[in-house]
Amino acid sequence: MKSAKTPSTSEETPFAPQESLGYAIKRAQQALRLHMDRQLKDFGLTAPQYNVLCSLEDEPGASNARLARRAFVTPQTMQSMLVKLDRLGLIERSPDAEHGRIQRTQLTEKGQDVLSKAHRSVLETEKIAREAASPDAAAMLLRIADALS
Amino acid sequence: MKSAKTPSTSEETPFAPQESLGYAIKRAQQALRLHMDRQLKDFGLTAPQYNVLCSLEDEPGASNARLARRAFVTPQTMQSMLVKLDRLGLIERSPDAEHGRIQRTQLTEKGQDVLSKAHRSVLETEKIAREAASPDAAAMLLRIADALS
DNA sequence: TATATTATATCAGGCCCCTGATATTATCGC
DNA sequence: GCGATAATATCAGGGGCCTGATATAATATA
Repeated sequence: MKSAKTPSTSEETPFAPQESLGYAIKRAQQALRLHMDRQLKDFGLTAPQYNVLCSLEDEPGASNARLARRAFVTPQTMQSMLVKLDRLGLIERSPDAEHGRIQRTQLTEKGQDVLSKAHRSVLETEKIAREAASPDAAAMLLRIADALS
Repeated sequence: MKSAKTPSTSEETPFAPQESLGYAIKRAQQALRLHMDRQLKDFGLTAPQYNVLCSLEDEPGASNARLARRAFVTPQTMQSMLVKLDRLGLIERSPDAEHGRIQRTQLTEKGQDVLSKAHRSVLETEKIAREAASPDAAAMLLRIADALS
């Protein structure tokens, strides 16, 4: 609760975001995204696009809804990303044979190629982050995410 | 670094973002923002807007460039937020008396009022996050941000 | 069978973040 | 004083995230 923090006058700094945990999380995420974007720039990929391609590598033929759940974003968000990746020629989408509504998504040759090259660059970002983090950092962050959900 | 994870075939999961530290950071940040947005919804504020108002409370008369640096975003990003907050009547902007180019920004009465009410709600989010975090979490996250900058 | 519910895909619009570009003003070096 | 540099503000456009709304297909239920 952080009471009585150098109360020079009685009403200063009711809440200082600059010192909060939320602020630190935001800073870390922003630095991570920017670093990852720099690593991926040569491949013409953004960090979220890279993550979608990873999901498709792990689960070929996944639907829009499935990919959205995996990435913890809305189907609408994933939809726009898939349209973009389709236009870039990295994925291809085709209606499911049995279920009339589902659009199956797969990596193209080009998508697989780009992704395999991107993996190495992204590992660099992960390595730097891990060296600055405590061993239980990832688990703790997922605990925070869970508590706030 | 996580070698040999049930290698059914020799080339599976070259890099699994779902298990990475980067993924955990992203998850935590997203959960935090969504929770904060829910807490702020009644006041018609978003989390980034709330943070800008906090900066202005701490530093009345700050310029666009100054606010951008404080929030670690580009001046263009801050510009669009200030335009929005101005239209909402929460801030007011006026040219500096001496420096012809600088636009000084201040909270309006309404802005101060909304902000003071919002503080309490946001503390709830911070409290939940802190209870799920380790004591050195914030410091460690800023270390990660620094390493990736 | 007919209806209601659920799941999927997708359009529209808004906010936040970025890069790139431009115009204006301050300041520094000559 | 004058030109280069830097700082500030701002326009334009794209990406990723959201909510709200709509259409269609699959499934559960009365």
